[in-house]
Amino acid sequence: MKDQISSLIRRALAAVPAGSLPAGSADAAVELERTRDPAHGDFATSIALRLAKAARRNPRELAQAIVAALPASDLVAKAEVAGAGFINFRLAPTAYARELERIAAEGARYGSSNVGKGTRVIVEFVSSNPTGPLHVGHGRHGAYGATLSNLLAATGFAVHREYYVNDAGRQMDILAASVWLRYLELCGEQFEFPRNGYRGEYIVPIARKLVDAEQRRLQHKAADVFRDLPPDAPAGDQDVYIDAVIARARSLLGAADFRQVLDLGLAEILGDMREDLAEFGVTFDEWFSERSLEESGAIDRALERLKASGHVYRKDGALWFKATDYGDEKDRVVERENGQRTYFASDIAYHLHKRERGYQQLIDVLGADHHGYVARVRAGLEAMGEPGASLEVRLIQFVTLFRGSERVQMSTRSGDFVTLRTLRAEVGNDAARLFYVMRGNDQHLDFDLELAKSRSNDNPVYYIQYAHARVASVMKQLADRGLKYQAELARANLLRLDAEQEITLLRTLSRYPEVIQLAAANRAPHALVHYLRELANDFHTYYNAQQFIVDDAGLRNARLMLVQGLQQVVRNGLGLLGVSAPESM
RNA sequence: GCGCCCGUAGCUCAGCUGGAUAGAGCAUCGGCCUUCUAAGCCGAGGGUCGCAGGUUCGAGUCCUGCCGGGCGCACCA
Repeated sequence: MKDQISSLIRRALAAVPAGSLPAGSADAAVELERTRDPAHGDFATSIALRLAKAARRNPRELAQAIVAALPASDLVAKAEVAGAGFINFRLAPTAYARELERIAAEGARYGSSNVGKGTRVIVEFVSSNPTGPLHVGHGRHGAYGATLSNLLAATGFAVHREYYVNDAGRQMDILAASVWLRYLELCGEQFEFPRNGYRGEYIVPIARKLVDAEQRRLQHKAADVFRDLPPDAPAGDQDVYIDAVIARARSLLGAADFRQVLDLGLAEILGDMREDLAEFGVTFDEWFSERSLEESGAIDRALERLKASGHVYRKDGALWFKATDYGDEKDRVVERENGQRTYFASDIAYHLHKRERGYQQLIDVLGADHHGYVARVRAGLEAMGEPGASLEVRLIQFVTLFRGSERVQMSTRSGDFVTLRTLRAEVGNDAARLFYVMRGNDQHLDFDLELAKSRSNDNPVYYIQYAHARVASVMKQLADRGLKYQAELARANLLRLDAEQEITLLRTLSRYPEVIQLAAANRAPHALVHYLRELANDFHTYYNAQQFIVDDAGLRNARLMLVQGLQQVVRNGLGLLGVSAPESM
């Protein structure tokens, strides 16, 4: 609808007498906006104001010339100059009728578009270390990433959803050691558990599986395990200590068995996260292994490309990437003195690999505490000859849980943090999905558990879902009265939908495709939530003001077509958000 | 100290990439169920858009400087 008006303006610009407009202005993007005030019609453009200066003409006069050159269209009832030089468009009733028919015809596809033109985009999100269960912060990442991906797919992008699994490095070794130590405890060994190990309860069931699979085969005496180790904190350094524990575990178990323990822990935790996210409606096309980067030689390739670019040097025995050449604040080590690659090395190799897989656009959804990464990863991409602009990072601010006005304490230190699972169990998937994306991603989120659970009008989840269920109820009521919805009769009577509430609802409904495009382009799922709330409000107002099932068959069917159109749009919108659309509540 | 994000109604937040008189929800106050679900609707009050400059036809939105809050500045992941 908006596109059609825009093209009318473009044609008018082209038709305005030559010489009176600056060259190329007909090609300029026409900024067409929905009006805030209904008195200004449905759409408005400030194009005349923008072009006035270059054209050296009075804005109102220029606007008048553009209006005069507008081609005829049955969509527009009136186009007039207003204010300083705005052009306001009032839609013809048939424009809305046509949109309603479109909703009925397109159904679940209504709102989709092809503005992405099949551009290949990879969205990486959550990517939490596989060392423990997901907590409430990851939930926000999951909901945001999934919804953003849905929006991009709905607007014609070829989306690949990916989870980057950090299955290499020291944290994995700590996990393996932690599982093994819990296993030893189950075998009856007694000792002080390392401060820096993974102390969470979730390790114990994994250790139990190890017992089931191996019985006592991997058991060693606690005295042998801890003999001659440096002191743990607080007397010593907990990092030095845990590294010593890992080294001891490796030497006692041997490389193969240590790896087996590690892989068991990894598989269990990954399986748990995958299940947790799937239940939450968050799925991935690929779980990409960091380990595979090393194994496939991708890191070597990345380092070679860096070296070839000449932005690499050696200092203090380590290999440095000269990130400052690309605007980063300091240079970064890619290969340590001891020959090991840094996390940064695999990170840029990973992003290069994404480009090698053919993705034009790389979207990373990261925690706000990762903002330091952005400059250096982009620098790495550029040094390797890839466009820095292909990387786009969306930072997600933190979540604070509240129970009413009471703040819920979360701590990852002792492992007693609030998991995504417990949150979902308490408030339900629908409320969680919607609450997580209700705010802009760069806004701190106060998540009120009480509000999310409440079955009241304060709760936007129920408010929106209720609109959907209410329509289902109306249709059921219709059947109970022995009546049927007649589409032909409805279409013939659409122009009778001229009550104030009907016009408002039609107007809001017709905005849906624009909302989807805007939300996708701005990476702003919350715009969809706000829209659906407004749409539900328009419907509830209509419901209270008018009777749908009236004796006049023509009017009745037209109204039923309208409310079913609303139901369809609510269902489509909730679908993108990963929230269910119940038939009854 | 440097960098990124945030500051809009009592509270939680929108504000369509610079447009017309700054909007919602909650809370407060006042109304609406013999009628398709009251998990709903209608109405009222509530603002120095953190502060100070600047850019221009026009600034909550862009620039600069302050103030306040959050986060980050490893040969950790």
